[in-house]
Amino acid sequence: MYLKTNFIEKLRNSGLRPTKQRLKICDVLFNTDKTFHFTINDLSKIIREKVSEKISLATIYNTIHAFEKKGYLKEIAINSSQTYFDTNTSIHHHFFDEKERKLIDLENDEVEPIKIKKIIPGKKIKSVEVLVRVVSKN
Amino acid sequence: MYLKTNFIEKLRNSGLRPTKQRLKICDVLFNTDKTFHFTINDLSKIIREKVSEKISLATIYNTIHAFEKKGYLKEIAINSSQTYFDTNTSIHHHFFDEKERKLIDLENDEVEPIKIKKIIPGKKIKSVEVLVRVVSKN
DNA sequence: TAATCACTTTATAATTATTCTAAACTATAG
DNA sequence: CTATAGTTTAGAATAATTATAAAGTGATTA
Ligand SMILES: [Mn+2]
Ligand SMILES: [Mn+2]
Ligand SMILES: [Zn+2]
Ligand SMILES: [Zn+2]
Repeated sequence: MYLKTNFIEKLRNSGLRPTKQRLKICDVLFNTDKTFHFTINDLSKIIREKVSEKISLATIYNTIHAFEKKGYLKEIAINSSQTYFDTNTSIHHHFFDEKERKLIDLENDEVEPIKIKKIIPGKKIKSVEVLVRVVSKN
Repeated sequence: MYLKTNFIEKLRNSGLRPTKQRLKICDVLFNTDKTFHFTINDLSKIIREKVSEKISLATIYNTIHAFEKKGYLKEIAINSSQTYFDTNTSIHHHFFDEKERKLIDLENDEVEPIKIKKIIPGKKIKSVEVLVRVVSKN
């Protein structure tokens, strides 16, 4: 559990002004012990339901991208019509449930180390991500 | 090297009528010894340059989706504004060059077998794909 | 061969996620 | 408090993709 004052400091320390809107979004995203995955659409729905004052869609986009740039959120690579974000910023992998269109974390220690035998001259690896698509049994 | 007649048969055997447009797209996609990755935008550019008669964008989309459904193309999961397709339909992985926005194949035997230690109750694995993001060295 | 019909192509409109714009607002340094 | 840079906002713009519906074509049948 974080406190509002913590978010204010966190934002200030990142060079982001702690506005009403950003604090509210912090509350929705980070004031929980569980990390989670969301789309902008999910988030605006949560905000619409939970928050008294409306936050404009442009602000939601701006804020999420600001938080991503500061490393408080990760963008997850799923080819889908919508971009997914993750409040879990550790190096980890994902299951993607094709039916539910939901991501499920697959922690780094739940996958044997991935050994890549090919190299690309002049390039270095920035990240290695596994995406496991799952469907209902039978 | 395929011949046009091969494509005609291939399409007929798939229940797709061998139209002028589909044969031309087959020629662009499959009449080569190397497989490759493309976006719809790439493909329409190639067609615009190489093909005498214009093929409408709607037909390009229709055809690519028809080919994908028949298993002649794979859709590649990159979070990007555009969908990537692959004429290499084998089980394999990818490098993604962030600067060039280009995919590079990483064949299955170039990655040590991936062992996933977590299971999702009631779900079975459909595919396991590794995406290695690369950037320029130094 | 000719008629028929389901399949296909096409121009164009619609949809939708995301980004842009520019004016109003606000946090904060001085 | 004042000035200023940063932020929010409604609404417009952009762009990939999908839908529509009319015209065209391939294949089947008589
Ligand atoms: Mn982003
Ligand atoms: Mn598709
Ligand atoms: Zn995650
Ligand atoms: Zn490939």
